[in-house]
Amino acid sequence: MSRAEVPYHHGDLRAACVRAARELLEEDGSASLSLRAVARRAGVSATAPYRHFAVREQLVSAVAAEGYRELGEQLLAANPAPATPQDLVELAVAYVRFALERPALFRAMFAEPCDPASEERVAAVAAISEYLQAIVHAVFPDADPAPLSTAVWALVHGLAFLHLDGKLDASTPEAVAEQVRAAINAMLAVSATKSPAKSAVKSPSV
Amino acid sequence: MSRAEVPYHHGDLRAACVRAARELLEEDGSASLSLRAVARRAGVSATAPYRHFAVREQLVSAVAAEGYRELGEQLLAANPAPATPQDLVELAVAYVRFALERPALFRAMFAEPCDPASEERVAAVAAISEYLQAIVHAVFPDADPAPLSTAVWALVHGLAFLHLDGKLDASTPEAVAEQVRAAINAMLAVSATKSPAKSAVKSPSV
DNA sequence: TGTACATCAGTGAACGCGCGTTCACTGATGTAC
DNA sequence: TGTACATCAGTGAACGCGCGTTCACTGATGTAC
Repeated sequence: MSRAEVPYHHGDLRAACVRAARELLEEDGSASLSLRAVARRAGVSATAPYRHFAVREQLVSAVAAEGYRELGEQLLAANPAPATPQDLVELAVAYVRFALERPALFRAMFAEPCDPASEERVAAVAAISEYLQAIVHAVFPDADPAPLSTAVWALVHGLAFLHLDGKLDASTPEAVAEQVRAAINAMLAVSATKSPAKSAVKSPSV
Repeated sequence: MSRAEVPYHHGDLRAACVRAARELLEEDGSASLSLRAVARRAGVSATAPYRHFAVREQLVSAVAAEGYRELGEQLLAANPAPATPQDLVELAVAYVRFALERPALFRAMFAEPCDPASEERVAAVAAISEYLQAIVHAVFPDADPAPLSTAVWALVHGLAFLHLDGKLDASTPEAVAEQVRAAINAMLAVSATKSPAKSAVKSPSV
């Protein structure tokens, strides 16, 4: 392909579609994937992707799978051998940062309907989920790893989405990181003061 | 309006639109709101809603605001005066149940782009957020309420979304409730065993 | 090495769809006198 | 109480859009002989 003219056969259109989809998601944080836009971006006719994805959701699944893998890499890069609660806090910061830096990808990974039969996606989710469990086990070796890692994932994931969805101040990355640290530390400190008390709670109605 | 013929003037089309929108969301858990579908459902021409909502997002905001209010009511009904960590756990179960019973409404409340200027919506979010803070303060009076209630909200919210998005087993309401209880209890138990240890963590790559 | 042919990965026109939104309109309502 | 008129909340036709998907096709590639 050295002559760089547009060849009739693309070579690896599947990968090119996934790449194009990721680029689109990164450029427009609120975009939702469309096969046509992806084809356009990949420089190919609107129907060409159908050779590689029978249905829109398969593309979404492939993109999501790549997102999970990348999230795993980012966590690994942030700390390859987390051992203390503070290491965990910093991994949480990395997780939330990932979400806020690639909001549309993150939403595609979690909120988009995707092909439940996509082995690639299922495997990627399983991998990230096992990785989180291993981390939690390394940091809290005496706890039951399954429910605790569910809780840790939920906590971090919730922080990510509440920031993403504008329920918490996400004006600067530093503000976000500080809030994540403060929240998790507050959670970790809680059992120490586990003394319930009775006091009135005001009704939520406006 | 006793003659029950379709009158030219609807009476309260605004409220009817919001109601129609909620019904649509409840019937199709994966639906995203469209003004046209709402108008159809309300038995009114496609453009009638424009008398009451200048733009699609205003409808979404109105629906979201109602959702927040209703979520608050559900929590209040589940336990009007939570005082112990176990009360908190049951409120978490109620929160997650709310999300799973009305997935589309819950997504509209959090994930949909909505009118940031909607006073109604902003007020409803503030109310629920203050209510959560009051609960957390009642249960953990010695903790700093702001970061802790952020953490609690995130934990519960994360559990809701991970179930909603198929990352945790949501096959039955009981399974969900059990997982929520187990996760939160594991989190609450953690500080007791806060002894970090070093051990290898396997890489997440598949 | 050369040719015939099957296979594969593209193209481009076309389909039907639902959407948000605009526009000029019309029917109902309420108010001033 | 009756009439004139402004205001308001609807209608319905129309716009342009992007979408997913189908179809019959064509150009390039690889393989068998």
